[in-house]
Amino acid sequence: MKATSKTTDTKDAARKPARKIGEVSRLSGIGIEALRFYEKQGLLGRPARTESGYRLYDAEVLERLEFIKRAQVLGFSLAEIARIISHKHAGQSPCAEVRDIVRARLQEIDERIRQMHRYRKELAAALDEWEQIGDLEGHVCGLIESTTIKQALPEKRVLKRGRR
Amino acid sequence: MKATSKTTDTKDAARKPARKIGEVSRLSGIGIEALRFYEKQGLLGRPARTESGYRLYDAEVLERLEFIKRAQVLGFSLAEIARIISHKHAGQSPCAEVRDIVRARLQEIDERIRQMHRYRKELAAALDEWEQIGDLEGHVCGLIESTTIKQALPEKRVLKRGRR
DNA sequence: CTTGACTCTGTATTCGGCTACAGGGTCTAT
DNA sequence: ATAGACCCTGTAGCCGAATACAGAGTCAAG
Repeated sequence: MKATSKTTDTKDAARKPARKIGEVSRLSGIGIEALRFYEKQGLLGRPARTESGYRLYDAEVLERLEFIKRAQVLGFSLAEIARIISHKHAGQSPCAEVRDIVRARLQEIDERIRQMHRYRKELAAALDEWEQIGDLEGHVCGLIESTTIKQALPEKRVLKRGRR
Repeated sequence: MKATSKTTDTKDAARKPARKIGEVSRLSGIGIEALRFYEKQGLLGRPARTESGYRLYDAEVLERLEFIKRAQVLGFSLAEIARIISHKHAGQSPCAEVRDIVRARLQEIDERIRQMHRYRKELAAALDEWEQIGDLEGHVCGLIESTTIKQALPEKRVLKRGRR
């Protein structure tokens, strides 16, 4: 992957080259529109601008974007990430809050994992059983109808698949 | 809340009483609008109607709705559920297809669980470590920045929390 | 000096799974 | 005969996280 920075190849190194949005997009793998969107959502602050209004990002933005991506992967919403970042920028450490969020998230994850294990077990068991008995007449599908999954619909659609 | 069914109280029992949408909604816990929405999505077929156009559901609809709920919990999208149901109604057993879907879903779930375990472990480790070293100057938050979570962003937002 | 790549703002659209509302018609108890 | 509860259709909106597009301005190379 590592898109070697062609544009700013010269004698950069520790020069913190100001990058335009397209380059940042390429380097980060985040679409241009998404970058502007993040800015609107308060995730990126307002970058410097050229006279003509082009955004100029410094090198840090890439770290910031990595931060955002990681936080997303960890299950933070953009709003939460924005909150964390803005706390930081209000001068105070957001860490206490982050810690709280993280602890809550840990519990959620645990619960989620537990649920998924149940789903997985029940789904597998149902598939198994159902493969043995074959089709039942008059049922849409024994597989689903016969499952003992009742579990009071935990939170409705916890599984939520990613786009496929 | 519990609006005791006044309408069909008489001497029902095993009479398979035709139910109007409101009652079905109450009995199933699914909103009226959602029921009509499901119908539009092909999940419920077209129910009988009174002369004046009111939907009249038979008792089966409740099973059907349970089926739908369960399938949703198992991670099926409404579109998939609709497909399953319509295959059934096209005369053929949808089971082969369901089985395939289920098998694929099982693998997805496994992968998802694996991911979540990684997340969980890394998140916990980071929290731990970070609680020991405290705040780092110049960082938004060590917690997230210092995590070793790189894992190539599996599928983007797999965690997706339920509505909170 | 023109072409083409890039950028700007602002608005609209997508996806899934609903929920809400407007503006009617119907049914039943009083 | 009328209030009020119910039902109808059809359309619009919501959430989150983008993506797409229109119409305009900018910039560097040929």
